[in-house]
Amino acid sequence: MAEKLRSGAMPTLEMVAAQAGVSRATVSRVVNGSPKVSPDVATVVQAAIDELNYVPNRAARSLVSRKTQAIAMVVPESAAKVFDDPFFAAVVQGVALYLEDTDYTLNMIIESGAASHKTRRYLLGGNVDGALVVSHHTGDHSYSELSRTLPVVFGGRPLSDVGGDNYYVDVDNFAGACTAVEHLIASGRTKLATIAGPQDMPPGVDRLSAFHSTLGKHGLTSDLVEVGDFSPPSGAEAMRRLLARGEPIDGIFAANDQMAIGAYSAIREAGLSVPDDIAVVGFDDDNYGSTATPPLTTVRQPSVEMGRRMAEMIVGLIENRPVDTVTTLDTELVIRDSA
Amino acid sequence: MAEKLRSGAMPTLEMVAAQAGVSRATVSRVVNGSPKVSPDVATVVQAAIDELNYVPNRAARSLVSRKTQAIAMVVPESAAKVFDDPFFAAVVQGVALYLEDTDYTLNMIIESGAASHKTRRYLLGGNVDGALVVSHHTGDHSYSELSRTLPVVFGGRPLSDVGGDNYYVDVDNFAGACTAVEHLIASGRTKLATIAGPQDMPPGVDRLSAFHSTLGKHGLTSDLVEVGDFSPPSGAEAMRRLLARGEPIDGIFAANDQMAIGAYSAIREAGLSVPDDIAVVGFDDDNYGSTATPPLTTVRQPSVEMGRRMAEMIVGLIENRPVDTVTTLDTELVIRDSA
DNA sequence: TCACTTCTTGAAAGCGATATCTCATGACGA
DNA sequence: TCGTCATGAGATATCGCTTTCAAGAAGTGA
Repeated sequence: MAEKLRSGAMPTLEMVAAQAGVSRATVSRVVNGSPKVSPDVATVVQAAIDELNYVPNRAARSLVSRKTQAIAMVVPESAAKVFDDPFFAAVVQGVALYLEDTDYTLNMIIESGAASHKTRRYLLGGNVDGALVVSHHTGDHSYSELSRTLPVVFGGRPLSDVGGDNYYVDVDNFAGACTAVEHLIASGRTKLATIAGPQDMPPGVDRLSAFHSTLGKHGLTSDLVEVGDFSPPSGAEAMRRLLARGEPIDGIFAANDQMAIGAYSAIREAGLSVPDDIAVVGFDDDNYGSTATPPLTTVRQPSVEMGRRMAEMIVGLIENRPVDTVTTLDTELVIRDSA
Repeated sequence: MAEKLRSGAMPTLEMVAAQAGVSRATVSRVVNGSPKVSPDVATVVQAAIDELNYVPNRAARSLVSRKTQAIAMVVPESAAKVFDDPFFAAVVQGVALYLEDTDYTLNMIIESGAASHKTRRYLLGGNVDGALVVSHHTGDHSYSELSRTLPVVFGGRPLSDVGGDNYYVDVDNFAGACTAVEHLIASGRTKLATIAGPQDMPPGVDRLSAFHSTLGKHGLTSDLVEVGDFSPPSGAEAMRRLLARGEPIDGIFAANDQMAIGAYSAIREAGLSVPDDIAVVGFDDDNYGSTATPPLTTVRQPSVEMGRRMAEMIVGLIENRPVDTVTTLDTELVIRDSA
């Protein structure tokens, strides 16, 4: 009943046309800002639209235009579960903020299992005009193939970017890691070690190679490398292993903040202090680092900006505008008290 | 061109009907699981559907059924900006997880300014079947009125829940805060103070009154109350003011983790230690608290569950099932090292 | 065997927009 | 004054699907 009232209250093109004394077609033209409508008629129609508080019906429009004006954001459940990672939320925010100024709508879909059948059907079923796939630290891109059928933009470089035909936005992990290590060196640390990320994920690989590369640039070298899985506990363990090697260490570059925080505790366990004995630099600049004691010096990833760019990219793709295949964002060294 | 191929490749009811040698109507019935279709025909149709990989067109369906199968999640931009608050992300996760098992889609919309015209139009324009409004710590519910036109479920009790006609899911702030204070008292602390949240927000109010109430229950009393705005810096300042009063304090109940962390630094500044000199208990259990040193004892809010319940509620409302007006979730005391 | 439910299935009418096509209308050059 | 054109506006065909409505098939009791 209330149902009926609601829909009954919803004005249609037809009603506006009647109000304004013109045909549906004309109203449609006004609504879509067609140039071929005389100013005076347009005014009358606009008045009718305002008066009736008319809002075009999206479904009807989609049906004929074959555009849904919707963009899907696919988040692997794993990422969602480890929601402690603020990265994801920031990306969503960026996407949403960009889309706010467009006519697109953001459809969030949490993916259970790799590219489940249901999700694929949804994406391929013409429910959205394009898809955004975020998978932060992972290189999983089981959606690559979808891009042949639907515009897809990835957040983070696909690990196996075969053919280079994937559109994606990524941060410059290598350069960012370099500035981190440079900072450590510039502040006089020479006995550096690193807690690297998984070597099957692009960020893990790039940040580690940047560590070696930067060291080399300064005539230094180090085999003090331990790998973690980006979680705080793994950082702590890696740090313990590093310390257990018995070699002197005065600076640590952790591949992300969470592991850096883990390292903090291992360092304290060993009776050492940050940054007096060991300087620590992280990567990401999430709130794990900013609220730690001492506040962590880290490399900031422009997560919100990343979301914004992804949105910009997908919209460009959908609207057939020329779009760069890859966008790389710069990072920024945030100097706090740990190094 | 690719465009054309895509749509051309998209099978329609018509095509399935042809394949199966039946009418569109019959296929539609099968798709919608109508009971009035003979089993054998249903089988044939289903086979055709599978073969053609048919997926019903949502727009067309919406057009006639006047249902969008979409639910909007409205997030005030302020909340999004302070994305350091993991609460929001967790709620979204809960919502998405629940909706995953339904036919509904989640439309995220970030609200700039209070209930902008654009958002209202969107919500009222028949783009969604219902809306979810989250505003964590704020009591802002400029969307209350919408609920007369569209099913709306709030996350967090509206501050002015006039008429009690708003549907919402909330955590039991009062009870949660009570357990926090009880814990402080049980561990022998008697000179308690609290860093309260804004008194124009339900959680702020409830948590403070729980503080007084619990104290009273134990024959205690305290006028050591300072208000913060839920941010870490405000917590630090409140703590300084508390300390500046010169009265002895051996236990602090902070209305949220972020302020508790702020308090940590003020306590250290004063040369005191947590928990030896002053025990600290927070509220929320976000990662500010869990990664702090020492790890914060706090009251966990079931954020993901909250999202799940909100989703469940809105779907119930949309489908006209009986739904409780309010759902209150229990909190859980997480004891770590700060108290 | 006939009249009459009970099932199945097909035909057709929209849902609310967009877009193509057609038709006036008035301007303008010859 | 007449034909040629732009041009603005109306008619109308879809878009893909749901849903009466009606009709044919099948089953039932008399």
